[in-house]
Amino acid sequence: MNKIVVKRAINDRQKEARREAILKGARDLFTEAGFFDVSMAMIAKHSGLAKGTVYLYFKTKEEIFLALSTEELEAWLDDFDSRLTVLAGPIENAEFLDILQRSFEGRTAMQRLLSLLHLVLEKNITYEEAFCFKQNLIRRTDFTGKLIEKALPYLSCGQGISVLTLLQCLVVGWVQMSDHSPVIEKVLEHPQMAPFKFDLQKNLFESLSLLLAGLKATAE
Amino acid sequence: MNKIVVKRAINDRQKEARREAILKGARDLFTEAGFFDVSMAMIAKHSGLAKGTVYLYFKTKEEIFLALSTEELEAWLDDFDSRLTVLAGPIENAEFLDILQRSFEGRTAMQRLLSLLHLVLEKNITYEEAFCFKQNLIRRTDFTGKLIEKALPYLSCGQGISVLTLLQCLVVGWVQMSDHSPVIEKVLEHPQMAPFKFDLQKNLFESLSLLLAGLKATAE
Amino acid sequence: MNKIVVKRAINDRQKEARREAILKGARDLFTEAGFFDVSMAMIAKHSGLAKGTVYLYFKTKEEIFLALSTEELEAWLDDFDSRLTVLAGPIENAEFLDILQRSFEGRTAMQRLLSLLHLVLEKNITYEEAFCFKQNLIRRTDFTGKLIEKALPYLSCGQGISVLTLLQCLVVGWVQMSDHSPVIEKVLEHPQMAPFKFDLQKNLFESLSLLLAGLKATAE
Amino acid sequence: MNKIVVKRAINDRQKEARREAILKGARDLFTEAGFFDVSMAMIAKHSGLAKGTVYLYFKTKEEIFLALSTEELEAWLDDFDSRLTVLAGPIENAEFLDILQRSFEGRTAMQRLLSLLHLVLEKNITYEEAFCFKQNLIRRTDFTGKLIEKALPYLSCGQGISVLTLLQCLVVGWVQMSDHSPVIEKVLEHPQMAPFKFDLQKNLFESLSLLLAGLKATAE
DNA sequence: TATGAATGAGAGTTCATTCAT
DNA sequence: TATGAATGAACTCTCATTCAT
Repeated sequence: MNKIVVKRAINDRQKEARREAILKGARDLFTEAGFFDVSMAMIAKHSGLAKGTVYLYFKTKEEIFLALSTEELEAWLDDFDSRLTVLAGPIENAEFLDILQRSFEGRTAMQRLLSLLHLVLEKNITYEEAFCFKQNLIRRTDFTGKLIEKALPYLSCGQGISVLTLLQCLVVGWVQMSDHSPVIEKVLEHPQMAPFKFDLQKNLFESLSLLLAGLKATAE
Repeated sequence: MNKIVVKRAINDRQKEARREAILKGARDLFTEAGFFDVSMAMIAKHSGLAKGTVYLYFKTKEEIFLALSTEELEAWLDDFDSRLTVLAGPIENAEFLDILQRSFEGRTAMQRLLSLLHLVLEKNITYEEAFCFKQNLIRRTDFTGKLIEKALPYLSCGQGISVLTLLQCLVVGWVQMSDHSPVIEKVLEHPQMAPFKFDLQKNLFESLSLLLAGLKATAE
Repeated sequence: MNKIVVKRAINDRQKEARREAILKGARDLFTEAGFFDVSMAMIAKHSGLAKGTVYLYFKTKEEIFLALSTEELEAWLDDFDSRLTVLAGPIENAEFLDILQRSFEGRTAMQRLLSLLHLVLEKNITYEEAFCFKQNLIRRTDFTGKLIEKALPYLSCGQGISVLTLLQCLVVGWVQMSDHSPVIEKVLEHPQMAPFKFDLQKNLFESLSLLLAGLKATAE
Repeated sequence: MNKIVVKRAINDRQKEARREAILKGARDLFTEAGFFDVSMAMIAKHSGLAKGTVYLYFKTKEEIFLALSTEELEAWLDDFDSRLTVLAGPIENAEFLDILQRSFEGRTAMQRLLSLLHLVLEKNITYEEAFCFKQNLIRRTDFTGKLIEKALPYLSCGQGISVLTLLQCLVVGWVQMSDHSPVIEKVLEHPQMAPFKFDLQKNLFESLSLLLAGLKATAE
């Protein structure tokens, strides 16, 4: 459980801090336990707040999840963008993967959130919320897509965003395939279960490497 | 709602039939509505049985899901295996994809079940159930992996099963990314949302095509 | 808290009995505490059942209230009807009031429910429920109205139902004006508060007596 | 939403003005939506004040309701009294009803508050509040009762206040019976529901007319 | 074997009231 | 005096699972 810093969030900075505190609490829980196993009561307790207080900052559980996803995704995109922006010119697939991998380091929460995003977006969400979220995402990925196209010259126009979409698909797939409950973890200790013991980062980047190799081969 | 044939299932054949009736009812529902929105009451009603009766055949909702997934996966593997077995010799990627695509036709349930499998495996499942399920799966995929390696000669030993795993990852990712609730569907009607309108089969096989191209290119 | 008689209500008779048990529990509580201060949890506890069980028999709290009101109203109408039916011919106002008063004896619950009916009908009720309830009520009161017209010959056609409506109005008004919480009861102990100490039955029938006298005088 | 005039109410006049602002805001809301559907947050917003500020002037929601009822009742009684005071001598029932009806014009809020008064008095109210309210009411109605007795000479001593009580009863009853939520309104659109479509003013004064006719007939 | 009534913990959410600022 | 953030008990309702019949 987190300690609350101020008793009352009076000014906007403090309110933003409280909002962040709730998101932080939620991030820990979502990362550990997935969306469906986390209750508003848990989020409140984890933030050191009362249940009602959480509702002052977020209308629904889904809104928390979406805000968190937005935050995490944008932070990653910012990071990734800046890594691509500093490049002098085109790079090889290997270097691109290396840059991507470094931008993924320490972003477990983002990856888990992304992997659950589509299941959550199905639920208890208004048209406006969904629209805003998606529109915002499109704007951001559009820009990053362009940077990718500059970095990987064999990509044709519009394929940058396709690479991002493929990445998203692989994250969803691999996170879910490597995420294990204690029971499953125990099952996988058996040597014969080796083929099911996935290392998220390794598999993710290996398969992305193949995809890029495929894209390059196809382009030629 | 399905009709029940016999009042009481006395012998093993009748019991097996009842089991199948439940799975059939559950398949329709899981395919339409996903795991979390389907209740045991719905499954029971859809099978023409009482709730308690369902629990005579399956200890938990997860067990139903697992049994169903096993069934669907095996049916698909049977189909796919036989398509690969009849091959005279090695084939091109394109032909392989074509075979795969044909084996996927009409298997919506399998794809949706597979996409939720890992989320369900996290929950309410015993060590034994998980172990059996996984062990069974390993045995099956091992065999199919070998067939794939024969079909695609550029694959080295053990890469056949990797192809299957990659396929699984892509199915999980793309199914979830293309599945939309009515609200989201409405949002996606906007022209600007085009980049989020995914065609499951198209995307799935295009990305698999790239992966195979990548594998081939890497092998050479 | 009431004792439950059977563990499980299997056949329709037992189910009806359980339904009645819930209504009985609810009646006690509604009579004591009014609609808004009674929770589903209280109703369940008072019936010796679990919360969820109550929801097997009634979809909402309002449905309980409506079922109860229907039951109580019909029981009273049955009673009142039969008292009017046995009359040989027209009667005086005084006798009519006497008959009415006797039919009201021991029907505290009915009077309290009736007095809250309109406030409850405002809430959480579907068009169908409201329609059925009202339609049923119209049918019943129509019949009773006719009996009243026979008993009180100075009434013109259609005025029988008006008498019932006036009665309803007086019940709503007087019940609410005579119903007191402990605090108010204490206040009314002061001698100077005498004008606010209402005796429900006395006031109700005195004012109805005046109304009938007025109707008769107007008719002549 | 109302505009606030001064930032801080320092002297008593300003405080009284603030109190009035709250009551004004509350009146609109209670009249539109009834007691139970109005929240303190709504009252505060409607008065252009903060929630906490409202609590500086009124300890509970019930206290607001009571203060408002007092105000509205007194305003009406003032009006009604002055209409009776200017009379040269005794009048007929019809004229009395006419005077009453004119004093009721534009007093929707008073009628709705009165109709909910007894339900609210049951709740969350202290002995002192209840005592003051009732004592004040007795003093006022005593006077008005006397005026009524002068206007209607067939009334014996003490019956003036009875007429007021009967009026109160009818207001409670008819307001609640004519007040309908949108759903109920829809139900009542059916032609067969005509007997439940009440016109508040019409019914109220017709039944009061009967009561007075009854009183007169009884007196003779 | 089959039933489905019963359970009860737990979900998300609201709101009158308090109190730190 | 004024604020509005914070509270937390209370609400209605759901549903996987149990178990008396």
